Amino acid sequence: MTSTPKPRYQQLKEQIISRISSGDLRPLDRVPSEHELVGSTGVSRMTANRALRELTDEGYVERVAGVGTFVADLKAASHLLEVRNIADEIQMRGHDHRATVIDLEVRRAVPDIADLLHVRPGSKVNHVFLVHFENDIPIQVEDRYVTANFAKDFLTQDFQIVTPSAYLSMIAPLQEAEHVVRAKLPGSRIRRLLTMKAMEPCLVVTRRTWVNARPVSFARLFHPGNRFELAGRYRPPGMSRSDPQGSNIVELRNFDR
Amino acid sequence: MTSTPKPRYQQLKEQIISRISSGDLRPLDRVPSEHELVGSTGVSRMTANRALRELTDEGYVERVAGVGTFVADLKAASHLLEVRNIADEIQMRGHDHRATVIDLEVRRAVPDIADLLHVRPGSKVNHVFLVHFENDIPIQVEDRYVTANFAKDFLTQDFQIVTPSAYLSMIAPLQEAEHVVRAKLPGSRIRRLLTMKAMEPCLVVTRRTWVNARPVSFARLFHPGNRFELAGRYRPPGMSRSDPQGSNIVELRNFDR
DNA sequence: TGGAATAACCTGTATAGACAACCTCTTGCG
DNA sequence: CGCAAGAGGTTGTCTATACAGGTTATTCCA
Repeated sequence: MTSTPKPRYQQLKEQIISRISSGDLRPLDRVPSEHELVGSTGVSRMTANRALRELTDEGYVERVAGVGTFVADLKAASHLLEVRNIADEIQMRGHDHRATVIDLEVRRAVPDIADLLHVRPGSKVNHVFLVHFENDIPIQVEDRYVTANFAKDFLTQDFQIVTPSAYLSMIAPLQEAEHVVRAKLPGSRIRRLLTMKAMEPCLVVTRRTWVNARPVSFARLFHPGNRFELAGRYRPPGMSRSDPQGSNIVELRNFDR
Repeated sequence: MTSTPKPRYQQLKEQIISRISSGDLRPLDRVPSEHELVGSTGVSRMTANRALRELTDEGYVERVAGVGTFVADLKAASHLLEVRNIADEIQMRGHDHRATVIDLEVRRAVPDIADLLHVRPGSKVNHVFLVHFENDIPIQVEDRYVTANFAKDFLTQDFQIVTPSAYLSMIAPLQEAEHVVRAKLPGSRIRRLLTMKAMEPCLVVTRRTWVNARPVSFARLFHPGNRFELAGRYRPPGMSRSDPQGSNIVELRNFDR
């Protein structure tokens, strides 16, 4: 009962997107050229061009004139609303990142967590609890749950080296994300781990990520409120031709002092 | 010394964008049709189509097959990273919004404010200080500065009815925005205005908005941390053809309790 | 051997023409 | 008068073709 069939450029786009999210095409892999798409699918080159151009605008692929089209690097796809990986943020500031894993184990999901991850209460989920340091100063406590069937080798990872966020991005591209930011007084354990003074509030970021329309991870990130802020810029697209929408970033930054 | 001239579809886009931001074309106004653009600028219809289509993707215009192209309503353009107008948020929840203006006057800009608004220290700026209520419960304290030359009739506005944010959107479409979110213990004045308990943290949103590449307004928005959260969703574009990027919203919401 | 010309691809842009679907207003028929 | 048919304008898509400009590898000449 499809009234009108989807346009061909759209079919082409979805076909390529599905090859990317299935892992058939991996980051930096070559995507069929316009000419190859003309040959393999029978569309005209303008139609293939439109499909690839829109995929470029949407951040799925990158194109280089004279060279070809390539699946975008995941780093570039960790975009827009995605709060960046804390280790990357710190390195970008030229500082040292270090992490201490306090807990790494399989747990039975309590009802709240089970609900958030769409699993049955009491089923097994991976859990990691760690502290991130910037130049040896604690700046983030990460309390994360990951569905068991998504990350089978979770417990053998060394999260002191590769952050959980980076690890998750490696095994599959994250496709959806939800964030909630709150201001909250920390409990005594969090406060001690972040070496905060009494009565100092935390900026708490709760993040849930999806792969293939299923939630795979839920994390609570605690930051000392006197040193951290969440900053976002927005510039409308279309004015400059370069910088398609790249400057709309939300970053968690350390304002020191 | 322009090496290669800008592509014609891009020139067309910028020409239309400038007509929108100059106020020549107002929201819901009709934009020249593809055929008219062919006649007036000499490009082919495909080129005009590309310009208008990209302006649609970027939220500047809306197109209806068989009818025409129209400048997008500001509400739709208040987008993505833009935290929505608090009055709209409250109405969307089906609650009553009310505001009490505590201060409305011209001030001399102290150095910090002058720097943020790119004006000389000591020059005149408009200032408004008010409390927003949701069903008679105070939920936001707004402390806002607006450059004097941007809003000349600022002091005669009734901000109990039209919020400062809505007023600013009316006299000119905002073109750039910057947000910073912090967790902070409120001072005693803010705490009393929001009827918060002692030692309850605030979620503080600092927002700066630009028109024509100049900052025109700077606002500090205080929310009780025990009732408010900032929520964001992200879904990648390109999968469904509808919902181009409309579901990537950041909203300030009341989680009650 | 070194280096320049060349061929073979690739993307980026632009055009002209075509057909379909949609909307609105007018026209004309019953 | 009411309603159906039609005309004309508008967006949406698709094709075939063309030229410009960038990149890479090969070929060929000095």
